[in-house]
Amino acid sequence: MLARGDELYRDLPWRHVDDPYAVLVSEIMLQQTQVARVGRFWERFLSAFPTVDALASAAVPDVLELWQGLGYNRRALALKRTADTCAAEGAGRLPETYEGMLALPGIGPATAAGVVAFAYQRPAVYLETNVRSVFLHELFPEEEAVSDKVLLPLVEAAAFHPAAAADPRRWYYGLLDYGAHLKATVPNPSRRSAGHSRQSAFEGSRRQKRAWIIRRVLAAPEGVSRAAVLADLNTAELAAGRPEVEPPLFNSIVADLLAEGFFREENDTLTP
DNA sequence: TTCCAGCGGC
DNA sequence: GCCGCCGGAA
Repeated sequence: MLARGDELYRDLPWRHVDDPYAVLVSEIMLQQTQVARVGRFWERFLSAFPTVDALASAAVPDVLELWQGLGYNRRALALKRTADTCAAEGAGRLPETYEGMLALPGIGPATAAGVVAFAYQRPAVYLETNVRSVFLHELFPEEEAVSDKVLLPLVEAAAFHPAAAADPRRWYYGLLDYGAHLKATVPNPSRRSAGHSRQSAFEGSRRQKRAWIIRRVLAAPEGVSRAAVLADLNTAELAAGRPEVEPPLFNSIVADLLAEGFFREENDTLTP
């Protein structure tokens, strides 16, 4: 496996750093986002916000602005909140343990394990789509609907085996690169994961409107009225050949965005 | 069309 | 457990 990993090695920019913050930013950006898209976003983001303290000191709209085009805007808010917490309570340093990382917003089991393995160079159970593909392909070539409950102990046993634990970074680089290679050569093994499900269409979806509204408000630093946002949204919807958005749906989306902290409202004006 | 170094809320 | 979340490359 290690030899196969070396053979398929991908020289990605975040593989040249061991700063936990820089690694965390890469892990967050790579959540459900393909490697090819992340590269330039990662470099731009770290240039603008090179440290936890820099990100904590930044304004939310500036962070969201740099995130546009990457997708899943929630991740940017969660990352910002994680930086705020670590700046205030951790002297600008991320937690050093898996459990500590897991307690922070936007950081789940995979991301916490990724930071532990790639930044701290300690063994961790890092089960994400490429690792899942490798285990399904190698150990369950015929089975359908294999659950992570079955895979987790296997990944754990492998990761904590001395051969892997001696160099967790190299071990997981190999798994990731082999998994990525598999997807280019055989039908996606992860389709045989029990949790695998197809995503709903983006075109015309609620989340497409969400993203549009976020961009519209970000473009109005001085604020913009709800009515103006709705009118502009409907102009865009009609231009795209879609029906107008009814006010209840629009208000529901705006309520979500306000609650999640994407922008604020002052007497009917939405302000980033 | 399919998928992507997942997470959080329910 | 199930669903919503973003956007574009292939």
